[in-house]
Amino acid sequence: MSPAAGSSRWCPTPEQLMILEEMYKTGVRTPNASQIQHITAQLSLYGKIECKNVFYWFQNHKARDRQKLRRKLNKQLQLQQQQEVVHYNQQSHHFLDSFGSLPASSTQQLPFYNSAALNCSSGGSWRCIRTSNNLEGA
Amino acid sequence: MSPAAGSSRWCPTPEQLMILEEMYKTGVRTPNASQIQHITAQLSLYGKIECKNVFYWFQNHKARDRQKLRRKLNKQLQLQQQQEVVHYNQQSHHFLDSFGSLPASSTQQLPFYNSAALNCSSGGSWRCIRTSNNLEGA
DNA sequence: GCAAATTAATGATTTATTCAAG
DNA sequence: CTTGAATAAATCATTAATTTGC
Repeated sequence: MSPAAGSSRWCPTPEQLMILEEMYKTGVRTPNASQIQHITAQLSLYGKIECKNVFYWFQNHKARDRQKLRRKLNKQLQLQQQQEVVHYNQQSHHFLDSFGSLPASSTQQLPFYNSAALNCSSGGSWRCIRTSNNLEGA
Repeated sequence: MSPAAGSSRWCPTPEQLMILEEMYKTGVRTPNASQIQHITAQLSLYGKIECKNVFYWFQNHKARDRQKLRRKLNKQLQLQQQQEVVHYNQQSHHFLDSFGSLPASSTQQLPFYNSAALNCSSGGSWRCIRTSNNLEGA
């Protein structure tokens, strides 16, 4: 659409986006009509917006959230399987076991992420080919 | 730690920092294990570094970025709330209150909602009263 | 100018939350 | 309802900036 005549579809301002995400994070998923009206009123202080935009935003966000998670889970399952094959010639099985080599804080349980990745050092013999940070394969 | 024995924590070289920020600027946020390995390999050309350093750097950078934005937004919200007029005459008050009355998500949601709500425009005379989502207490 | 003292940044850990599978 | 996996939020801890008194 012609630039001077306003866009054909709603484009959230950063403030609007943050507020929406904040609401989403605190548990709002499918606001009812009344809630949508309140939210729209609040967001309208930061830019042009209509109730249907709010309604659709929550619909889409919820859906895409789930989608993203599903894909991520699949990816990581595949990755983990690959890596297990790659450097499994020694040590215990299950990559989560190899945690003993992180900074020895006595009461430490596995805190974060894939320890196989965290424990890789720059001196090590990494041989990763093909980066192509093309996530979202599946 | 003893002076000759190396520092207790990673300190990024200017080159490493530049590369990391460049990646962040182009959209890298939570690299997976494989990506972290690639990045670490690349950065190790400029100084000692481990995968966990890369992992932490993105975690922290992303979090503090959000934090900064959130603080800015809160200032604006507080300003807005000072000027806000309490409306109070009809229907539910805090939009979060009416959670109890949300349509049970068990089955199908109303697919296209209340047309009155969808058609409401931001030009209307809606007024929100304080939601007091204490975002980021400052 | 220069360190000791103080404050700001930021690396590293811990804790809480989230989603979905069982 | 419980639990596994991932990660965002909150927090701790150390290094860098800076302020300060000499």
